[in-house]
Amino acid sequence: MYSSELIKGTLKTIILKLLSENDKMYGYEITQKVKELTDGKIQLTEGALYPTLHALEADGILTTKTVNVGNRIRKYYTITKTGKKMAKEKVSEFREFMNTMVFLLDLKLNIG
Amino acid sequence: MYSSELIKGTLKTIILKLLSENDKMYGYEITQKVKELTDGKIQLTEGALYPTLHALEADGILTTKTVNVGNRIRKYYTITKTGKKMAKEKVSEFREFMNTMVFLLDLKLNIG
DNA sequence: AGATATACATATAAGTCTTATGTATATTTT
DNA sequence: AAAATATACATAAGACTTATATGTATATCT
Repeated sequence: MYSSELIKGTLKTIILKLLSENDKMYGYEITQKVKELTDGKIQLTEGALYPTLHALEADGILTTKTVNVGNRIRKYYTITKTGKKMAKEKVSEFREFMNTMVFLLDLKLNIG
Repeated sequence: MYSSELIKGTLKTIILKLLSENDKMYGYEITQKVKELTDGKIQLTEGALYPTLHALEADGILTTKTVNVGNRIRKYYTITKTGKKMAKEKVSEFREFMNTMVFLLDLKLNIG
């Protein structure tokens, strides 16, 4: 698990990227997917996730659809057209930021 | 200039890395060096820089030496042995974090 | 003379995230 | 059968970090 200060600021980018690649996802699913894809190194907390999802919905970046699964509620989030554009911008900005940091910190990454 | 939320959490890492490579630096010098090295894409604000430098000093990560240059004060910061160790850890953690994010966001970076 | 650069610093507010708490059902383990 | 864990939503209070604004003062450039 990475220190929280490192992950700060990447939450929106991660959410938007995931929802760009999946038609619809619900909150809990997002936390599990991120945990799985990062081998548990990034674990989103509910206290951070839900307010962010709500804010993105309020801004028209995401839309929701509530479904009953058994007796439980599940709230699916889908990214809008505007949201997809935003996702691309966010990911792109992060890529440039990393290039800058790689240079600044003189890093050698294990990627091709 | 990158959005502030992106840069959040990298301030300490940047400061420690710079001071690991330079015997001594003063606050203003750090802001200028970062601005220069990143082509103005990362500009440290004083409101963030000085409190952080003071905190690092209080924690024994940095030591200071105040010098008079003409009629002006200049406060040099030097990294301690403990600080150098911390710098290595921070940079290393950031490297691993970036590898994780590259995978998670499916990025292609422009580095060899 | 005025603007910009150098050089320190702090205070208030804004923003984001953590921790803790709450509700409720489903499944697995003991 | 009871207890623990997983699923699934959500919010509130506090902590932490950073931005913005402000303050002081000298040096240099136009």
